[in-house]
Amino acid sequence: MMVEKEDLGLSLSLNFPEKKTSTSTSLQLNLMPPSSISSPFSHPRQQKNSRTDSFPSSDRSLDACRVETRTFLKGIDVNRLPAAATADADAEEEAGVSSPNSTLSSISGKRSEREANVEDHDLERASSRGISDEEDGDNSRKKLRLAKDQSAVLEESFKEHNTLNPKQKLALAKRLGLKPRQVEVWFQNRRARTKLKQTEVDCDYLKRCCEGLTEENRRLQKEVQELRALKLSPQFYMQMTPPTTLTMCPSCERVGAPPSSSSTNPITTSVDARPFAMVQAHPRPIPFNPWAATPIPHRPFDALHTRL
DNA sequence: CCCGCTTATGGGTTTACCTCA
DNA sequence: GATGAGGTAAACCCATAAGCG
Repeated sequence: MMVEKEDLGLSLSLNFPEKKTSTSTSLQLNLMPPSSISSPFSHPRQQKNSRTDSFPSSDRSLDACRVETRTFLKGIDVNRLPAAATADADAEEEAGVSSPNSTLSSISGKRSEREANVEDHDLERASSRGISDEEDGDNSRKKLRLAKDQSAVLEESFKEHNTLNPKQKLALAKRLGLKPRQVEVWFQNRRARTKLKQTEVDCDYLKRCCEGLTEENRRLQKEVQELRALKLSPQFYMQMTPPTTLTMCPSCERVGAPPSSSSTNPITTSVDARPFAMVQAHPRPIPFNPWAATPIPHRPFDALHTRL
């Protein structure tokens, strides 16, 4: 299964996240590869004010991280880990910007940065809300197609950081001859596209999970049926070697003793032990596991994880 | 004409900061 | 001076409109 995951381009960890995120405890899967847990990307909003912050643990960062960890979409490495290069780039770009840490106090630092940005923002808003030089009051929404090289540059920039601070935005806009607002919009749409594609991939993967689990469930139910039938003929049962697939209980994760041992029958580790009156003399009783009796596996993803 | 992709817009939400009681 | 409430601005996401090939 791990191979398939790799093929999918997902290194999905199906462990239940230990983070306190309320949403992650329900159906939420931890679809992030281990490497992305320490993704240098922080949530955009947090980047806004402190791009050099250590990684936030906010719930919302999950989305961002998920989006950012996808390096396989359409062969576009949109989320290449910026690593040192990006950090350097950031540092370089931030050098000229008032940094929260470089000013007298954190408050004044943020404020000064913000005020500096306000000018940019006013400028960009004024210049990008349809009041372009070319349009001259014409309210018609001109749709322009970005040139290939423009798209390429934006794409490159997106690889490094999928959000832009105002300085970066301005610089990029200047470099490409676009309005800052256009750059901003492009990044927004780009993030949306990435997210959409990721959703599709996630969906595909979950579908496969579901199919696998359905199959697994069917197989196990069949086994249970067979075992229950065997229960009715004990003498028959005594001569039989236990099914190898039932040597481990996915719930308690105990592995049964090897089949050679006559006193410890692994069947009881995963199948409802109640029907097996004859094995009640088990030297080490194993807790009753309701999992096997339910149509839906108790820990589907763990089971899948160990199996596939 | 329809379709899919891209660009653009507007509304809602979140966050940080400011002012004031 | 500290604190909480309310206001504001900025950035984001999302849904959707519209242009274009």
